[in-house]
Amino acid sequence: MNVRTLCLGILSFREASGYEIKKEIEEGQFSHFIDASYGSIYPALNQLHAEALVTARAEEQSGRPDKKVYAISESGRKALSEGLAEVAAKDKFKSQFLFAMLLQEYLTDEQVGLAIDKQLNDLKQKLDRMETCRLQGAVSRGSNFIMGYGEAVLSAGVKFLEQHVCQRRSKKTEAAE
Amino acid sequence: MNVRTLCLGILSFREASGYEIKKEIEEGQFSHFIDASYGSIYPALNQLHAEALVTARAEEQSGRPDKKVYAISESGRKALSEGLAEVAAKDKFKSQFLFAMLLQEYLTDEQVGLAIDKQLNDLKQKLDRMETCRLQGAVSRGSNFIMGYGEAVLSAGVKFLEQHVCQRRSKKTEAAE
DNA sequence: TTCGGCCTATATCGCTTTGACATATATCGA
DNA sequence: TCGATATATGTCAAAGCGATATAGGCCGAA
Repeated sequence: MNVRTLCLGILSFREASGYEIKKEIEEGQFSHFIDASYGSIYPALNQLHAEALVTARAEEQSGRPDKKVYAISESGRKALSEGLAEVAAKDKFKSQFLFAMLLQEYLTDEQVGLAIDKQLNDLKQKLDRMETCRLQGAVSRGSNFIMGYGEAVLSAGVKFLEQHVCQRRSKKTEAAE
Repeated sequence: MNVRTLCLGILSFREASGYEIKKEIEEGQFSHFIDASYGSIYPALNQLHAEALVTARAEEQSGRPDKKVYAISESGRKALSEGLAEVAAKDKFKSQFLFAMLLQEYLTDEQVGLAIDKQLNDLKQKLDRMETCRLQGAVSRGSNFIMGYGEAVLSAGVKFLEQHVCQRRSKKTEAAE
């Protein structure tokens, strides 16, 4: 799946500018399982517009540059539908944290502790963001599903790390005695 | 973290060729949380060699092209250590599956069912691979940690999906009555 | 009151990485 | 014997990332 399809997916919910699409990817529903940068979003929108899969409308704003609001077209919905029907690629997961943990012999005990704390924080932040999304409406069948899945997976990570932190603490106390 | 550091990390366990590094990334311990293609591995190894962070040795083989076996050098270990000490970037997770689930209104019930089945299969495959890794030795402190983490997270995903499949089935039965 | 920092908003650009392809040989089952 | 799979290295176009540029508004602190 490419950024073009991603944009179509977001625009299928509501019309939006490139900036708003980026926000949706960073903070909204899509933030839980997708990433994309301005460097790919703006070119994608231009391309989609050229292919007439979206319509564009310039919204004048006092001072600021014009806001280009994009909306999905009928052919855009068709393209999205086709994109979704394809067999999905496997999930991709990249974790520098786990890489560092596997090679923890190169780190001090303190560094390992800090890394785990940071990871715990990151996971909890993601859970919070999900909770926020849930409270701010958006309760379609699909959003319920992805929230449930995300919560299950993230909570499992938090639980594992918290148990581990406890173990480390008690070991440290033992060593001190 | 870039592919160069990744290669150093793998070579810190044992010397290996580019091909073997790719296998480690696909099937070995590193497969659980990292991805990289030949297109980035081979150039990375050349670069590392030019910087003397790894040493290279050509192993002749009948028929096949020479195998270039790389080993990490002292300065390589230092570079790895420095790379690991940096504050890690947040985990990146991309899921076409969840994207499709959020937009499931564009799909038929059957397509949704198939997508969930495929996801369940993918998760179970990953769990299997982890089990295989565990059985094939490699029981350092780090590998125990990442296996535990991975198992916790993947199992949570499997559990959620299996519950969901049950719900879907009973709903279908209801509808049929 | 003005200065720094942050928000809105679009866009480009160098660099990294992907994913597909090219090349070559061995091995193994149908 | 033919196709598939495995070993092995590598290239290349295209996609995408991350940083940076530009520019005005808004808001709180010095």
